[in-house]
Amino acid sequence: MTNRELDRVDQALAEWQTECPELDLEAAGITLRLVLLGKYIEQGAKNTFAPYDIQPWEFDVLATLRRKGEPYELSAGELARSVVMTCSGMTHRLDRLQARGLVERHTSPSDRRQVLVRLTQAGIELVDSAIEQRVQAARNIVAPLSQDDADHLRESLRRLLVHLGNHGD
Amino acid sequence: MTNRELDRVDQALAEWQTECPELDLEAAGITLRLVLLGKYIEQGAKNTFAPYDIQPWEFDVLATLRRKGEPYELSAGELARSVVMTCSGMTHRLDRLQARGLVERHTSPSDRRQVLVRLTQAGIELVDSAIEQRVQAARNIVAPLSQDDADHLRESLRRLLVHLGNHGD
DNA sequence: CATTAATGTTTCGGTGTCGAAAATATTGAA
DNA sequence: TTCAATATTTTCGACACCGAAACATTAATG
Repeated sequence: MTNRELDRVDQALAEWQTECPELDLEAAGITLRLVLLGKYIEQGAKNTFAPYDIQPWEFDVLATLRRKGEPYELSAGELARSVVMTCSGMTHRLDRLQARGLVERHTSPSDRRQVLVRLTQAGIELVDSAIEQRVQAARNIVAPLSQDDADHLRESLRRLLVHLGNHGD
Repeated sequence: MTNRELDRVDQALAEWQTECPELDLEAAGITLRLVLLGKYIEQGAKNTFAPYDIQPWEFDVLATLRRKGEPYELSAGELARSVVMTCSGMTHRLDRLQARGLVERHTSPSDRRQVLVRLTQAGIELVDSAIEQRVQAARNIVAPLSQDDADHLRESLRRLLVHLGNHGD
């Protein structure tokens, strides 16, 4: 076996193990790392986007609209669900994006409760200029894994996500 | 091969692919899932701890002290680094934990700049009563994976964390 | 049709975090 | 010894998010 290097989670779990030897921490070793990696990746995104003068949360919204294709439009609620947050939170995000001229708000003609959010030209250009850095940052993070390990990892994560999406959400 | 079920990341990436066919999204498929899983797991923790009347952030601090063993004590700065946050954020957490009688603050006799944080009896009892649920929740999340897949996943996550810990952070 | 229920968005109050500056204590160097 | 540099925590002023209530619109029911 490869001589594995220990990370901070190994250290934490080893301490737990000496305090509470009866605990089974195998699964916890996975969930703790998932949470930690999520945090690090988001933190890294902040640095990645800094040169483009946008926050990760701004990119998330713009990118969600961008990938839908013409006319780059979605309702506020769909947008909120897409990025996994509440509608009220999305209202504030849209306020700020609108103030920066990156999106426009229109009330839907077919259902006047909905507000449709559309990317402006400036929004399209911003997200298109940042997306390449985004995927490059992802490649750097995954770099230490072999192609096989990366594929295996992706499949396991997908399975966890599917399971969580069905039994919890 | 197993007939894999698609998750929301697959859907998002498929949309990107049709809009920007030249993008290589293999790595992004991993980082996006890591961030998403991190969020879901933290959200789940909120529900897990609700019956014990504590927040995930409260548990994190108490558990960090608890696993150190007697005398369940650490400086505020060490505590902040352990849970990956700023000192100022930790100050506020400690204020609230102290108000609930779960920790005590003492200034260190050897270096009066440091404040040592110690678990109270109530704090010990609270964390000990919640930890079992915590690890059980982790087992539920990891349940859809075989033992082999879980081991493989854990090792890949460890490797990413080690790499990130050295080259970033 | 009215009236009630359901849906979509915003407002409001509260919580949790960060970053920079302040306050205090320690260490090092002249 | 004294003064400057460093280290630790706290204070202060943002910012971002959530949850519940309010508001506006649409759908369903009798």
